[in-house]
Amino acid sequence: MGTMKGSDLGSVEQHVLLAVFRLRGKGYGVSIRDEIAARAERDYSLGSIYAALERLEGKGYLTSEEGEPTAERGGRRKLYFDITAPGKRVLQDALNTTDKLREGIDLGGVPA
Amino acid sequence: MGTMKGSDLGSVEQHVLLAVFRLRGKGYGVSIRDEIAARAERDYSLGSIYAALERLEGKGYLTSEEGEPTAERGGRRKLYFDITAPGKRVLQDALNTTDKLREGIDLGGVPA
DNA sequence: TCCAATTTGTTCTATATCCTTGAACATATC
DNA sequence: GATATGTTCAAGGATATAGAACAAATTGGA
Repeated sequence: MGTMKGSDLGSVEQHVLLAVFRLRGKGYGVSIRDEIAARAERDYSLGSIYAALERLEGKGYLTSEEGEPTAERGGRRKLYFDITAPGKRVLQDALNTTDKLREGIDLGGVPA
Repeated sequence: MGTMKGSDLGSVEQHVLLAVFRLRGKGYGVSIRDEIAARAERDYSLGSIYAALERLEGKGYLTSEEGEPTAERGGRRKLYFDITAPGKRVLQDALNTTDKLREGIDLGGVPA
């Protein structure tokens, strides 16, 4: 992107931020993937999720923290993510941009 | 993207589709850029706009048609774009995916 | 006890697509 | 030719993708 405006989010990034926000501290790679799948029927591979998480943390929009091992069977520790104040701001902005462009239009579409 | 699901839109693509829809046949490179800037205060370079238009037309989400020269001063002919039925569908889908993830959440934010 | 099998989760690799700017080019009027 | 308007090109960086590789935790049987 050469020199991006500096405060833009890709569509996966928006979805990941929304899921992290929703999960309020309980979000980690797998649960984020599942949350998006359950709510929006959109299936991302884990590779996509983790890549986005890494970028978002790098930009300061997320923080991460290792969890304790659970007594559930086996498996590696989870890496929990949380959204930061700048993260909320940039997400709000991105959603708002689209909202403004949608204002007052009707795409048609069959009523459910 | 390797093998993408096949029906996904980048964030610029969503904005461009929305602007084209709004302009109802009167949308061309420059007016699309201006529409987005005016409505959403989001400034895209023309290169970004044209690149997205080209991709979207390639996927069958847009059609284009050359306009007649206007008697306005000078300048090249405009290339008018219109959204197709599949374009509307995929746009609807993309917006819907985000909507579902937003459902019921409050990002805070200072009231205007 | 210990270690192989199993489970759960993250990281890495390679590649494709998307996005970006600025310059170049084209075409129309004056 | 000068100027105005609009589109196309070129090159590179950012984002997205799938799947394999790797890591770490629990369980159960020899």
